Amino acid sequence: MTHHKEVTIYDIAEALSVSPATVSRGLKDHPGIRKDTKKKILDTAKKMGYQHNTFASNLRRKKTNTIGVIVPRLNSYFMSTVIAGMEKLVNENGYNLIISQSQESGKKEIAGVNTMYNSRIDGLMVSLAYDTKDTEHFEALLKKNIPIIFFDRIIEHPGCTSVVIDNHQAGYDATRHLLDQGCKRIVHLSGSLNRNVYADRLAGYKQALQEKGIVYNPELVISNNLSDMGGEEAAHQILQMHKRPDGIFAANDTSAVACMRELKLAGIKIPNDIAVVGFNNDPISKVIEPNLTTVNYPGQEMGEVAAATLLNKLNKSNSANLNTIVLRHELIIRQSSLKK
Amino acid sequence: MTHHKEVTIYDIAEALSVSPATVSRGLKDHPGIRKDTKKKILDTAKKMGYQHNTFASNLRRKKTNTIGVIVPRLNSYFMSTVIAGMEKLVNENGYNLIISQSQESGKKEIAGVNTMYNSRIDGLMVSLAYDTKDTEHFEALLKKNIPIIFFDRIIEHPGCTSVVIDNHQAGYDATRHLLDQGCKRIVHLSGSLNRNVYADRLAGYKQALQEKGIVYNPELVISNNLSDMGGEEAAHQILQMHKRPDGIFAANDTSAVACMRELKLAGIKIPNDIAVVGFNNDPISKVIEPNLTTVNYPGQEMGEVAAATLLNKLNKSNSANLNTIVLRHELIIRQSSLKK
DNA sequence: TTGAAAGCGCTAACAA
DNA sequence: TTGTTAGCGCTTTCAA
Repeated sequence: MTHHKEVTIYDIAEALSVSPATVSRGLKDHPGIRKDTKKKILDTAKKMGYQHNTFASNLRRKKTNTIGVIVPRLNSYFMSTVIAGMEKLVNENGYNLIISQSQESGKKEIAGVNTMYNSRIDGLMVSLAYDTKDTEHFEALLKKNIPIIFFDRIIEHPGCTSVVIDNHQAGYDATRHLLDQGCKRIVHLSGSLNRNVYADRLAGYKQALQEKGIVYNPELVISNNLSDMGGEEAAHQILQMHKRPDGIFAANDTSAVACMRELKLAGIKIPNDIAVVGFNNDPISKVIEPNLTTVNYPGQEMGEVAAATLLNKLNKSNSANLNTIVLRHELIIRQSSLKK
Repeated sequence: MTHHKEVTIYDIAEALSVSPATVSRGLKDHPGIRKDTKKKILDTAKKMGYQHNTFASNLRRKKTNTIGVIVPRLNSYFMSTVIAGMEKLVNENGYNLIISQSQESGKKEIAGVNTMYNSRIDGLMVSLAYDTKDTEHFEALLKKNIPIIFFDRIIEHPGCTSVVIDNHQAGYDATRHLLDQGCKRIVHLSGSLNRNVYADRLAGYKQALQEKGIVYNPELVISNNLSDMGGEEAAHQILQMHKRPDGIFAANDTSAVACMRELKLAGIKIPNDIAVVGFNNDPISKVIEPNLTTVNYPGQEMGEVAAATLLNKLNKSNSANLNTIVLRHELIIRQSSLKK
């Protein structure tokens, strides 16, 4: 039950009759230390059960080897794969990840940023909450030259790199596909238009319509939180429209699937009555019947790219100041949108 | 671009002509410090842009306020909700979470534990990898009195608390339900029997059979990694059995759903030809058709309970030495198992 | 190639 | 209620 006293470099130094400085150097890859001294030090360290004290080191070096991540929610397939990708890269490079959820609330996001600021993270990766309005809460970090990478739900900021897919193009692709299937009246199920991802997809939707000479009708755009509930509510709204739509482009798969479920319960045939396209390529899209046409969103890759970019900035402050990195997306066509 | 010099408590002390100790106390809720002094200190701290230095504090107090979590994978609905629950509680109590994935590999689990050990976590929560054999890699932590909580996939260890559901009972409930529906030949789709969760569910399955006087047939137990692929493979094996089963109890929803999909493609009618019960109450269970009967697994609650237990141990070393905490599960009956 | 020494910023025992 | 003081364990500059 007693706390054993920790072994320090002083203990090793004493045991070997060398100075602590030498031990400190020996423990690292310091140039200019004799090979045998180094070996001796490493051996004794292991024998004595020495454990490097990160805090003392951090305090001294003013560096923490910790990277923060703030995301709206952890519990989506997409986000899990993003985090998995980040964790992999970051750990390979000797960093730790600390993760915080904003729960889609701007306030919690600010609190999370502050906590991370206080725990002196070396860098930060963020996907913004539903209602975040500005970047003020990031300024303190930036003022200290702590690099920030935005991913997925980004905001323009000079000096920050963003990692995204081309949401405009993806929105266009999805809508265009529905139009090509003969849809004339397409509902778009969207999220907060404060967020680039949703605003851009909407813009793509509009462009596709315009190219086909279809007038944009704002009443066909339903904005909500894109949850299960959101999808169900959208279905109810759709069922009550006096002129029934013949296509739906939803900005995520969760809401698309929930919406389809409700529509099917109401006797709507998918895709023939209404064709549906989702977004994210969530595993759920392969379970719903008919299988959901969707946009593949490379989560793992996005996490890896964001982390790699951050690590790069951390290692060489002179790194190219990339503004935006765009990953490839892909429309995956399944039965939910294929009218015969 | 220049690194501003950090504001320290000394700067504040100087500005106010008090001692650093007083400032340190004023910044906290130290009893026995005058209200106005405290206010003065807080005000000046804010004005000067003071930022608490966690490392100096950690170094001094020998405490990190960081809790580690090691899980097999982050990207399942269940695990996301667990982590969400942990994160909530832990943050509310001023701790940070660092997360690492073992990717189901015992080796990576060991590496993760070591990293966490080196970063001097105050406590650890673990759900074991697929092939972890023993607890040796945890001993170093335990020797230092760093508390460990096992959750979900646990291993017996004196001095560690475990948080689980009653997997035996849940396995029994699921199987019993199938039997009550008239099933006579029930396949059990299971994971690694090294892991309690799967071994216990299997035991429950056996008990239910026995009570009905059905002889246990090991050929009806299919063990694999319970992934999408695993479920599909299981379906193929089932289709090739010379005597077709009339029920399936799968140890997770992912594999149950994948299996159902394949069976349906082969023309099997669910539930009438084969009734299916899954495990976890993953959202996917409400999407597959027919909707999947499953066991509700309280992920968020499990995360919160594990975190609460850990925090409790951290706060008072004299805390009751609970060995196991069992959460309530619940069989959710849907169409996939209801024979007419 | 190694050592001496100072200090990173904070906390807490003890003293006043 | 506040101050003095001595480190926590490590890194690094400068000197040898």
